[in-house]
Amino acid sequence: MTREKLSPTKAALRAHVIKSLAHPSRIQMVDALSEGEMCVCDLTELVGADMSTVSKHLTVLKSAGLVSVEKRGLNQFYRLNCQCLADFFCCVDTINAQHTRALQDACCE
Amino acid sequence: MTREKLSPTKAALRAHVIKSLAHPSRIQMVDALSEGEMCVCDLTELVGADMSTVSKHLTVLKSAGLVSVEKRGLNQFYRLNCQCLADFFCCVDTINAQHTRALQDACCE
DNA sequence: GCAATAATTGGCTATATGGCAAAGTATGCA
DNA sequence: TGCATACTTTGCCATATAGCCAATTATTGC
Repeated sequence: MTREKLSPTKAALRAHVIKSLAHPSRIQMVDALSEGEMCVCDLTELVGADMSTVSKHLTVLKSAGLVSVEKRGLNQFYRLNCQCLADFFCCVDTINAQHTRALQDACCE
Repeated sequence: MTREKLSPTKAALRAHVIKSLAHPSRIQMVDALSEGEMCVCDLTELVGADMSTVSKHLTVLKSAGLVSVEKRGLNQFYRLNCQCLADFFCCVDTINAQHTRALQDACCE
């Protein structure tokens, strides 16, 4: 009855997506985008970094399939592709809360 | 009714946890640990790396609060602290499936 | 005490990542 | 046509990460 082990290939696919979220600025951006689409200049103001830096972050998110872009006029509007990220972050926050309190059991139930 | 923006501090806390999951080997380990506790030598065999490497990966997971350890005899038994990671990975897999399909659609037009 | 096993730690190197600045590209407007 | 705006890309540097090997620590059994 042992479940089959996760293949290295599938683990690498997951890692690609998770790595794309593994940066504070990208987390802030994804969080903001969950409210609706935004252009690069808005996101630049949000995270307070150089626009070139923000653009690179967005490239990372895009390559992982988390966001997509639409060009309208001079602006590139980015939007989230997936709604399940809210639960994703909920789980992460729970882990943090639990960890900071050094509790060991009963997460996310 | 605009929701408040996520603070850089909270984003950094989330990033710490997410970064700890942003590696294929660590994802494999977490996946295996969802079935129950394992010692380092078992996990070493699972991912096929040097034991010192695996030990370092486990340190990363531990520092993020994802796993905890118990020593019994010669072995250190690691176990998952959180069950919500299954949903977490489910979301990631969904993103991958969507993204893969989107890429296929794009190239087959 | 000594050897064997399990795991962690330190040292080192290769590679990846993140940042800004500067140059390049595309669109809109006068 | 020419300039401003909004991005992206490139270049370069600093730092972080992952990997293995070797050395060290801890526990068990002889």
